Amino acid sequence: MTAGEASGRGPRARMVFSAAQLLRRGGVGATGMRDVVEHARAPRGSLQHYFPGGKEQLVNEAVEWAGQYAAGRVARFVAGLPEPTPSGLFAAMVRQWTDELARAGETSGCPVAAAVVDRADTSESTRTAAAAAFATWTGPLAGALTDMGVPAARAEALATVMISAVEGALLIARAERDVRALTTVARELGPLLDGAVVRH
Amino acid sequence: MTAGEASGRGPRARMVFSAAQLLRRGGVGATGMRDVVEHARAPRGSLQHYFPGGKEQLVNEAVEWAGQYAAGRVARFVAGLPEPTPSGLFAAMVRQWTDELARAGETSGCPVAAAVVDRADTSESTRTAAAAAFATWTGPLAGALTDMGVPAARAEALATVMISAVEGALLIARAERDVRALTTVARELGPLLDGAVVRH
DNA sequence: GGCCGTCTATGACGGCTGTCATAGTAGCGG
DNA sequence: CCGCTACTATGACAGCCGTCATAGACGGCC
Repeated sequence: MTAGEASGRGPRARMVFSAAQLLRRGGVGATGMRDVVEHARAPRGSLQHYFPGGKEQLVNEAVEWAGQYAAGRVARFVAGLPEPTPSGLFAAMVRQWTDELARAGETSGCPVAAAVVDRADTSESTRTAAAAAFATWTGPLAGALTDMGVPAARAEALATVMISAVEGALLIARAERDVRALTTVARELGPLLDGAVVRH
Repeated sequence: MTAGEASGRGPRARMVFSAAQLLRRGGVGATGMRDVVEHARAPRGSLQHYFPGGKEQLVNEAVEWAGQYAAGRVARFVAGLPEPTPSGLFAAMVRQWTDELARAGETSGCPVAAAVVDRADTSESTRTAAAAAFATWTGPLAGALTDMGVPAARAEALATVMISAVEGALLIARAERDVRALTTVARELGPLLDGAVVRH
């Protein structure tokens, strides 16, 4: 989700990407349409052309993009694991945030969380988009767990636990400007996750 | 955190309470000063009198209030438990949210989370206030765990896990407008929490 | 009565917001 | 050259925001 992913794509995709990026910082309220255009280095006139639904549509697509991004990372994390264990996968998910937090001043959060906090009660479509984003994230995550030997019945529940813990710990970590909460949940939840694996 | 807690106190306290209430709905951006005044049924002129620091001060105090409120609930939850176990305490914390979600349309979130999402990168004082709120919540929670037999070394870590899980699951629950994520983390984390108790 | 500190009332100001109306350009098939 | 579509440019608009300036009310205390 760092810079560099924006180049090469068209203006439309860049705007969605930039919107997601800015949502992570100050939420929906602090993310102006003009800011998105400038961040994406896109023409302002393209806004009403590509997003006739206005800010709501842009936010929704940014949330959708974030969900797909998170889902895609799951497979990459599994591939990068020396041996595929649930605790290892969870640690990798957490490490993505601790690494970003370790880089100077970077304390951005999750765009989906921002959308929920700012718009869940206001925009039904945004609320739905956020729910869909969580679902597209949970799917591959639960799939990875079952591949590691977690019974299908528990895999989805544990995937929800993993996402909840990461999102919540990220909130605390941003407030404290410290990775403590993130590393804590990774350490404490590891045994629980690995304990769900059934040997065969 | 429901209605009724506002009456009897002075206008100043009512405004802080109302600010926290409104923060839960739409975050900082959607919470206007005029909205707070109206919700608190307080005179508008009192704003610049009681909160010369402006909106930032009001938000910070609302966050601080929320932290103290959450801390106070911990003791009440423990007192209401038939037998004091970590899983029982966690279930009680979760139930507060599921109950509220079950009531029609109520999908408000946590004011501290809202402050973090919207202001963590903007206002240093608000970020600090949020970190303090989490700390005043974690303290009594860890204390309750040690009283139940959890070693002091792990109690604080598990308290962080509990808060992270609740905050994250609440995010998902608001998006889905369903208690699923909340009940899931309560069920899955119960054994882990109780397993930390050492018999004597 | 005169003074003062505490609190309230109200209108105004500049700035920013999302959105829209309108016009313009580029490229391409005919 | 025309016409059409896709895209861009730009200025304006109404509305809301947080903040401030100014003035008034109320009550106690010398």
